[in-house]
Amino acid sequence: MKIGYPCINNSLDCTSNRTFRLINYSQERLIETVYQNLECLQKILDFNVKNKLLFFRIGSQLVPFASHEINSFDWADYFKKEFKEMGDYIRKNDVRISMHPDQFVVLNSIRDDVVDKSIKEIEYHCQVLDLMELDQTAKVQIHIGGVYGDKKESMKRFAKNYSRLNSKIKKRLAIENDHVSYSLKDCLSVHKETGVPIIFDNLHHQCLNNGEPISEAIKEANNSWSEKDGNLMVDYSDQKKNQKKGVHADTINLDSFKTFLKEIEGIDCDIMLEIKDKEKSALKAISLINQ
DNA sequence: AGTTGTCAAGCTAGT
DNA sequence: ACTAGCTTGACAACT
Repeated sequence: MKIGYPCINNSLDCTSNRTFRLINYSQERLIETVYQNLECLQKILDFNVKNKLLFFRIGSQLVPFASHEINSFDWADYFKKEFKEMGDYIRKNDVRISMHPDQFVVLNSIRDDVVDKSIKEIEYHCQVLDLMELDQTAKVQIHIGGVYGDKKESMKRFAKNYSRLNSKIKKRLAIENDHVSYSLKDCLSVHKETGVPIIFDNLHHQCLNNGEPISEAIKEANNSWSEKDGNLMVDYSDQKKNQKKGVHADTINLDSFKTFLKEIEGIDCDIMLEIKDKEKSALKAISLINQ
């Protein structure tokens, strides 16, 4: 089991999500920013390896405006060597990587332009992982998308649009249960249709479920992962106390986490801690596991 | 140096 | 009709 955290390390004095305003776009600015982001990503990975945190989500801003129409620069070719070396480091140290395009990526949108832009953005995420020469255990996770007043039809649209993606992209994708629209059960139904593996999010499941206890839910999610996809990925968070449903906690509650680990006993999965204080909680969790 | 409004993109629920 | 929330964080223009 690997433990990780998403995108940001607050113990280091750098970010791998540096960006700039569209209005200030220039090729020079892009190159400079990507260099800085890659440099910081290396520092974060060093920190993680040193602390045995072998799961990490790379932020979507690694290459700002990568899929935007303003960007005609062949960044993939320009940074080929840097990405390859980063990938070598990742593979050498047995680090698991995921990426999570943001909320604007909606593969099942009723608007064609949104679907087109979503596919471009997904392709960018996949390209990063491809340039790093990571196998298909490195995942790009998305949600099923919008409901538009007809969930069944919207799930069908997801499956249809998914089926039209090229196989290289399909191999990278995973879907995650969300907290308002698509439950684990819905994801399972889309999985049945498409074969796409399911990332299990415990907090979303807490907000939206069909009565399955965690122990059962995790088994069902786990069954959606093939050998080639690697271990089941789990997004873990605690509910922030006295806040509305779905708000992430500031720091990990180790008692709750212990209980969770008990409930998923026997399932070999990698856990991403989506908690506000990022690596601090991850360090607490890893020391709990290693003790 | 610190503060604050704004940022490429979408959708849902709550007001 | 409008806003918060979603990984909200980082930029940039202002005090």
